[in-house]
Amino acid sequence: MGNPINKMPCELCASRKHSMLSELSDTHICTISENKNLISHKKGQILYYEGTKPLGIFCINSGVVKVYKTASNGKEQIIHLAKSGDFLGYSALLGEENYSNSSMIIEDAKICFIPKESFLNTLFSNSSFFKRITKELSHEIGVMESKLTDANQKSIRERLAFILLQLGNTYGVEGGENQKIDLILSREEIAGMVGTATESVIRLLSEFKKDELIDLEGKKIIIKDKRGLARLSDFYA
Amino acid sequence: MGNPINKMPCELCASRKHSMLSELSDTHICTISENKNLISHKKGQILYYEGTKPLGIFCINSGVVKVYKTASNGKEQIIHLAKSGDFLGYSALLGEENYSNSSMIIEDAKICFIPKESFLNTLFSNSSFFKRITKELSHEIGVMESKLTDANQKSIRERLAFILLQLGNTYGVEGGENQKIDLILSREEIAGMVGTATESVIRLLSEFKKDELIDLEGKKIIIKDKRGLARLSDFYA
DNA sequence: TAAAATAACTGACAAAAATCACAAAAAAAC
DNA sequence: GTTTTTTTGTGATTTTTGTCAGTTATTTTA
Repeated sequence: MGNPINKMPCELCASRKHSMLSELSDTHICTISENKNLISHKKGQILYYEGTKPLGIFCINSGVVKVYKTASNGKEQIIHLAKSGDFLGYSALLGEENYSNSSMIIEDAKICFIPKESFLNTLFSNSSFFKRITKELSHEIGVMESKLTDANQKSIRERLAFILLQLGNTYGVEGGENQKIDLILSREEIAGMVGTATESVIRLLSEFKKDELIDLEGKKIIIKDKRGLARLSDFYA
Repeated sequence: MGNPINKMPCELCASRKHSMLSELSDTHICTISENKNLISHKKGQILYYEGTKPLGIFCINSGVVKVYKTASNGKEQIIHLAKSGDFLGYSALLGEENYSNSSMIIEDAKICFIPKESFLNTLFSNSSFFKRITKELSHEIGVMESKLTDANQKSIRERLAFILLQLGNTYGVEGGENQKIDLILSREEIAGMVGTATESVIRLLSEFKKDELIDLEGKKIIIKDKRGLARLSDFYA
């Protein structure tokens, strides 16, 4: 999978600030810190497979991970992308179920593994942390409801425009009028996010380029007209 | 909205057995029981609207409720149907957000309203109940991931076949070889579950009937060939 | 119970999106 | 640095699904 690097304590971890660990007291964070294991992962490596038993949770220090399900037609449905500060696998752990999805590194990553016991002990002995996690789970459900509604009610063009905007918000680097999505995704992966065929993504991207909404720089996408994409992404925008 | 009927205690409620309250001790259930309010609702009534602030949770004693979002194209996306023993609105409460969806009675119902304070107090003072709720939230996320994957990767025909099977499992009444879905849904509502146009549902239902997979008895649907529907609902089934 | 309103259904057509086949470009492997 | 493999891109075609327009059936209301 990858190699352990060091034991940089959570207390000093930069990605903690914007993670769910931010509200955890120093006393509690030590329990987690002492038991975690930081591992370096290369692009393409699998973090865990759908259907297997979770043994702990993952906390992303750096890099990007795609979380996906393999559909019955063999295609990959990307549920979401996880980045620095995000946790992975806690819902399977708390639901006492096997993983409902798989996850793969798509940008070289450093990820801490926190064993089940340390995580659950901390959780159950610290009600504000427990509430924080519950809040996150609840929020996630609302997000999924929106995704489901969009998937069922919007066209591929609308969905692609929307996803480009989202990628811009999360991975965008501003440059003058433009915003460069600083993340390498294959056309097939974008198709897996939108839920369409790769060819459709390719065609629509070149249509967006022709309409001066975006620019293509190698594999990276530059957003030139946010407002235009927003208009395209939603009937009433 | 509806009229308070009585104060039948949760301890004696039949729907408690298969609800998340099943694991709650009698001491704790009394706090909830004393503060709840059982209200009778007629078909068509709204329980709560998307975007409004949750003031408590709903526990369904009898009847059926549709939980839905209104998409940007004006169509209604049904997220799920809730029945006896199901809770509604806890994820908005625990996420400290406004309702992410609306809900409407589709079969006359008796529903208890448990005020925010009683629910949260019970939850935070009873860790096994808290764990139970968390488990449910986590499970729900996995369900939503599957729905999203299906929505994006399956055809309308596959999705409709699948939903008929699910409705059969939940609302089915066995009768000889057949299973009657004992729930009145309009074609438009079925379309809202599948995520398609009403006309497409009508056409596919009559196709399924022609293929002897189902029968139509007024508004009710009778499943004649589960295996056939299962084969149709999934590429590898 | 008759009139009005709503829902179910049908056909014709248009639009959206998938599939197939293949060429060009880029990346990876040797 | 050349070969191989993978990814990207394009055109033609088919399939799927949505829309529109209209009829029939069923509920609801007065």
